[in-house]
Amino acid sequence: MSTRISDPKAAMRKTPRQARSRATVDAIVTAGARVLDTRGWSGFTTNEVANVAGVSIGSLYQYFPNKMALVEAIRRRHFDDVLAVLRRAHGSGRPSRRLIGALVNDMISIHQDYPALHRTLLDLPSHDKTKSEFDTFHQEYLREYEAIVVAYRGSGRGKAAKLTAQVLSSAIEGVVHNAARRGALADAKFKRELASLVSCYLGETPQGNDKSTSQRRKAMASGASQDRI
Amino acid sequence: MSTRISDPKAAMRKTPRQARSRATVDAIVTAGARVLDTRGWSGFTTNEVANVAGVSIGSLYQYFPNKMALVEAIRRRHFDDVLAVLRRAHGSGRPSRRLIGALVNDMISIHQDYPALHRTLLDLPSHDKTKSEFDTFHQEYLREYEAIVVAYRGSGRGKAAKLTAQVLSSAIEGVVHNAARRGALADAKFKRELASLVSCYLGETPQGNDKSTSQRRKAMASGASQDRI
Amino acid sequence: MSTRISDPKAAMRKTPRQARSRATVDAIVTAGARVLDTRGWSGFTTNEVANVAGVSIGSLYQYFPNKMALVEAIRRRHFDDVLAVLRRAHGSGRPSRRLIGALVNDMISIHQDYPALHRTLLDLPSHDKTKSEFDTFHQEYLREYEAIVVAYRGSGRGKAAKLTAQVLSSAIEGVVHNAARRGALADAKFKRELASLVSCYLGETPQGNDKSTSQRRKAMASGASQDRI
Amino acid sequence: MSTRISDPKAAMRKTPRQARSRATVDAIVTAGARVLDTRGWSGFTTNEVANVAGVSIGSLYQYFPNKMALVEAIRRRHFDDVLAVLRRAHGSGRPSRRLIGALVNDMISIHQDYPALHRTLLDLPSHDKTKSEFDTFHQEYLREYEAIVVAYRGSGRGKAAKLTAQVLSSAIEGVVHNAARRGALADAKFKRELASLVSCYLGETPQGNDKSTSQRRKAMASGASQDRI
DNA sequence: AATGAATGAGAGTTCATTCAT
DNA sequence: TATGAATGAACTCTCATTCAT
Repeated sequence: MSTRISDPKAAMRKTPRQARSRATVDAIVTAGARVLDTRGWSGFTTNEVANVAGVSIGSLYQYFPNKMALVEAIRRRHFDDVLAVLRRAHGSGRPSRRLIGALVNDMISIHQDYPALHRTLLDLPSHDKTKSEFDTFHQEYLREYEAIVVAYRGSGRGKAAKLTAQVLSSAIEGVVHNAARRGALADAKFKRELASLVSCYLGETPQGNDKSTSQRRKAMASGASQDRI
Repeated sequence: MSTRISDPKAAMRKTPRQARSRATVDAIVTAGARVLDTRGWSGFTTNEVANVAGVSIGSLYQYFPNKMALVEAIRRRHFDDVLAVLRRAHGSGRPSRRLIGALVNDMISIHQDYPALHRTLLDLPSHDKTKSEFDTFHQEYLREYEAIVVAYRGSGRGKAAKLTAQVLSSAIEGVVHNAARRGALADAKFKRELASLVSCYLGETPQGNDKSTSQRRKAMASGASQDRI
Repeated sequence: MSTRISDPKAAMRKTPRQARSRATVDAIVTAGARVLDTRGWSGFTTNEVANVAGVSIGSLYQYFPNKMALVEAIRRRHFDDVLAVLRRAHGSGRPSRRLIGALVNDMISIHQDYPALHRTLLDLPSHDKTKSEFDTFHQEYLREYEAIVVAYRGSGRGKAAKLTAQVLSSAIEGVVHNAARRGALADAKFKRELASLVSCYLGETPQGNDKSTSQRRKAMASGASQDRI
Repeated sequence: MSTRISDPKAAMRKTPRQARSRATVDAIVTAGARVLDTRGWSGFTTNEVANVAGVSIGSLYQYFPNKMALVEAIRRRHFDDVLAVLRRAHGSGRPSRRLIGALVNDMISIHQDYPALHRTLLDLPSHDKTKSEFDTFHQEYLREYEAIVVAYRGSGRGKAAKLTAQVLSSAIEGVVHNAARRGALADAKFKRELASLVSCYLGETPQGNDKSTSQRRKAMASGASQDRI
């Protein structure tokens, strides 16, 4: 008679007050990220996470009402990191030629610690609340990419920039995730190649009108693809 | 060029000699692909597959010794389709400008029927035998992409073509899978944008020497991105 | 990721087709009644029920989507028996003097097999669907008691009969359940005493108007309380 | 007549010497009664009781060695209240006709505060020590009822009075608990009906010999059932 | 060959109880 | 003394797999 349908709204069952419990929560989330990264969804069991975190299963459930809530915490933390990288990439008026190298470098370094985590999180079986939270993240994510596109290209024109951001972000994701799978993230040649893809794509405009063409020429002439990375 | 990935007999408990048996096996694999596509790993249960296939769970196990063998069959069939598309893309001396449009079109159409299947299959928790099978497929897959790169670019120089193939294939995967997630595969603007990414990337060489630059200029001038797609 | 909130609407997950499975379902429900009777809610675990039934826990869940559904099945079966007894008690124009003895006898014999079951079922933690089902049963239960009151007293007057039925049924329940707890159900003196309580109560009308008073006198003169039981 | 059920020190880990401690213990027991009443056994968890009591779980276990001890304390307090009511009912030479009204009124008012508590406590899964304690209470409880029976009927004859007390007490319990479940405790018509049941039953003797019949007649004539309540 | 009933290891989750602070 | 973080046995439920029919 004790099965209770847990309330997924409560992201955390209990707010950790003491230093010890904050450390425990942190250990659990970190362990969760590790397990999700290395073992995937099928190996991501609450007992395994607790084991890796070095705490009891009871402690895990003292802070997370259910498995989903833990996943949310992992996701939130990871996505916050990703957004921070993107913000840094186009922030503070960096000369555009450095922008791509920085972006590529940062995206790669995010994946160094948990190579498969991002990809795995994208495959999360959709849950109502999860979905909307993810959408919120994803909109922000695209907005950041759009800002990068605009910062690089100059005056981005509305929809074009959105579409470009969509394609650019997913292309980078695809390439980085694939390299992560192969353990090739640290390879310098790989980095250069990815940067080359990005700079080439950003140097071109989809509709190919005069202005953009000249822009593109300029970008090439200025050697965007030869940016130090 | 037409390496058969693996011998299906190996993974099958029983070789279907009669037409009815072959039909049953086919129904099971098709149902499995559907379930994997729509429900993901968490919804992919042998009983559900049997249900969708309209056969009993006992029959499923008469042809597949375990769940993994079924997954392998699904994977083999799907990857064979993918390789067929790639072969078609660079085969029969097509003029290079059409090549990209065809490739993009075909990659998209592969994902129309089972939008999430390919991506899900990439997330297979690595299994010993599975892994080597997958590597075999992946090598072939990359070889095909390499052939496309060479066909488009002209004289591909060894490693550069390999690396380009790697990046190109994973970028396309990333973009297509992302569009599949959003249900945007059929969008014409999306197709154009992806083609634009590919042609831009293939029109440029990583090291940026004279030849490639001029090549790129030519490609642009000839309007590669305006290829009919 | 596999936690699914089961649908309590589905009383049974699977309709047993073969004779074997019908026997299994029956064994499970019987075992459940036994466990609930002897161990109460706190000892009523699905594994224990499966053990007592001599089947695996998996078999239990093949037929009952969750614990509640099993409880419902137990309840339905038990309450059907109770209603059958009540119907028998006032059916087929039995002379009213026999009625009470029969009622008491039957109510007691219902509790012989599972002395604590009825009482335990009354304490079921209320569940939405369960509640309405229970109400349905309880209305029918009261209707039967009302019919008995009317059959005994002659013309029952609306609300009075309802209230009398309510009090009578709960008094009998209380007495029988208490005796069951003490293991005194089989005691002949106890039976007589309960019959005495019932006949005394039914022999009297709450408002005490002329007609009912004379009726009561007649009932006493005819020796209702001396009915053989 | 005033048997103290058990020594509270025995079940308590620590005797509360100071006022604060006594207040804490009291708060815990009160909270426990409330939780048991409103949530039943399944909702009766030590953490919840501590929450409702406004103390930490650690404090609860400082005064009660385990859950059972807390239950015992709740039971002891509740049953002491019940016995007090019964004592009041037959004490101080009240005229017999008032006796029943007082008894019914008091039994109902006990259940007003915690409608389901008494019934829930009766369903306690039997524990060794608990059982004997309960028996002690129950003997006292029956003695009180017996005293009431004797006080009402005049000369009670040994066993008959015991049996009558048994049946009377359990009938009242059944009726009151049922009304409590339906939230009908405050209904005046219900009170009258219950009083009617009690007075009718007490106005009659179990064996139904000549004497008792005449006794019964007299009771009716004197209008026991029309006692003011 | 085909069916589907049966199995049981293992996953998610709860809660009585302990113990460091 | 009081707190609440931590523990882990036990419970509900799932699903890959077997086997009698």
